[in-house]
Amino acid sequence: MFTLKRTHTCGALRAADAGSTVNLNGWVEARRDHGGVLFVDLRDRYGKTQVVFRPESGAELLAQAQGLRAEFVLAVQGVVKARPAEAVKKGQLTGEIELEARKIEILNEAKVPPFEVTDDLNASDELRLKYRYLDLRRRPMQQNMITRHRIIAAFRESMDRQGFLDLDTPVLIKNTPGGARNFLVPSRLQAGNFFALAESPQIFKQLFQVAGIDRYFQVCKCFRDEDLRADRQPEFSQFDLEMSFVDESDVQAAVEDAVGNVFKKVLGVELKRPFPKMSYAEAMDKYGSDKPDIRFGMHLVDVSDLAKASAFRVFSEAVATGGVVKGLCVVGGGTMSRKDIDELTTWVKGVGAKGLVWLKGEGGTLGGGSAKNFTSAELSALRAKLAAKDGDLLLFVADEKGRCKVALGGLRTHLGAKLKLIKEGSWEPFWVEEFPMFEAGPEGRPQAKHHVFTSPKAEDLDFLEKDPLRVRARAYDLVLNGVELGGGSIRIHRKDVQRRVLAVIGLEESDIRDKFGFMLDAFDYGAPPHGGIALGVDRFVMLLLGLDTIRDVIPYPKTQKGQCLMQNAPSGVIPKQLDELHIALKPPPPAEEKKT
RNA sequence: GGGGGCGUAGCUCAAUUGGCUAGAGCAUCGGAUUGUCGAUCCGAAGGUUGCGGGUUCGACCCCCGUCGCCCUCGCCA
Repeated sequence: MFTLKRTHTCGALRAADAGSTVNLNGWVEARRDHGGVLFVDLRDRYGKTQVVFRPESGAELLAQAQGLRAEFVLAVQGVVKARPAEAVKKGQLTGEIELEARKIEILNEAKVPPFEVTDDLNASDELRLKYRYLDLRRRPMQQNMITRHRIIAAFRESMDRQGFLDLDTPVLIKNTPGGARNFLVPSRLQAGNFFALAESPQIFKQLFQVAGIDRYFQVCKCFRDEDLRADRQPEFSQFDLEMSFVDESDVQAAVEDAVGNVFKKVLGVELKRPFPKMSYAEAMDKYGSDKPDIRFGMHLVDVSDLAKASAFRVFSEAVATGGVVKGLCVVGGGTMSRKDIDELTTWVKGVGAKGLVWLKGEGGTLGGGSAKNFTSAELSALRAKLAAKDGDLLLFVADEKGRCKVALGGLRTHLGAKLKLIKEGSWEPFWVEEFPMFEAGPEGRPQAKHHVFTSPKAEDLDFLEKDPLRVRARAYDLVLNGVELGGGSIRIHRKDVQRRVLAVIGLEESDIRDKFGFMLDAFDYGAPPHGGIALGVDRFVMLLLGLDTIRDVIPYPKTQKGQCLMQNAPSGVIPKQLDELHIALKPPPPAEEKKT
């Protein structure tokens, strides 16, 4: 029976409502039984209201109330009363009133939940994911979902105002090589053939441009069958957009408007526009990262020149074998103990570096750690180069270029957090530009760093075949607080250039025909110059909420092994289903149906 | 595929160097309680220490394997 439909939500009632008879619906958050009088906190998405049961309202009602338990679903009819002055609960919107119950309906009982549905996190990830609907019932998670909605709404609002059309694109698409591993979907009607789940709407949004849909956007799901991280899920959401007759500045301006609108509407923050720009080379040199957190300094300094001539073989050999030596100066880090530094060493070894060389600023020069391996002239030079003062700590990594970047760049981020160097509440979005078009692949063959439709810079076109690694791309990443929010580029719109790029990465003519033929055909029919970008919705929400994992902003996320603990997916299928698809499982490891 | 962390009551955690009946808080159940809001007070129940094997007089603790969750390198155009 459900007759007491709510007239108000549990966050709506105020002192001005005193005297009126209302109905509330919600979940029992807590029951406090004082023998005579009994209190129940009733919760819904909008708030929490205290319901009071009094003996004067009848023994039957009080007995009913005594039977209530946490998470029962309840409908209450009662009279709104101003609380006695000493019982007013400050800091709660409904704290000045309470609902004096006259009648209740227990809409549903609830088992004792596997964890308490409270604001404080009191359960493991595993349990939260298994009972996600209970986790989502917690107020902080509801706030996350509400913020997620508001961010998406503000983005859409800006896009609509700027004349972008919200159009969807297929999820079931052709399997194409390169980039992220695709999830495959077998086709029953075309037995033996497979769809791929779209890793992005890339090709379709470009073809929209050929079609004359000169401003497209979408909030879409993307699928990538790669290993997970705190900020990576196998299915995730993107703000995706593409525009025609534009260059980099037009796309960036459109994005800045949308991102600016989100900050304004959701946080009340006005971002300074246009966003600053940084070259990829500078990001790598100064920060050891293509998505640096620029809220604190501690820049990386290359000391390879000094290291090369040093008698300290850790340094000189690294350079001799083609590597680099870089260092950073931790201001005031001289107070760190040997144990602290050992922990840092363990940390860099964990990301593949051989070790950490450290020195401390003292007595106008450098001492401690590896000081005995250097001449006093070298120590002075290092001190000067890193602008170190007494009381500072210098850390160096000597290694192959890539590993040095990962280790020292990572160490910088690690220290930034550990030493609390980051200004909280500051938002400094900026663009990273001038990415290399290609990077060296496994066998030295170039592969696209962004994607194969990215336009090379016009002035670098001549190097496409001669020296591909030198070619810079018309690509740009939006970086905020050390997180890559998204990336995009101006695309190739001419077939001849597209063909050359595909050839550089080693696609045979027949492959090109098979994989991208329709794309090249489309370019024969009048493709306008165009470009676009995609931003990670989940990362965006995570950042604005100050969280460090996107799992808390995705309603139903997967575990690090890509499973849904609630559904227990993926799971095996029955032979008939495989038969229809003409699929046979290879013998040894058949998919096992997990116990539920 | 590699490195690391964690796994003990329903939940969150503790348990000295390998040594007594594996404890606490919360939750649960029973009782008391007329102004609480993390109510309080009294009492009770609750355990194959993830699982399997090994070492040992003796294992929550050590070793090997395995499963699960998390962080990370590779990977993710």
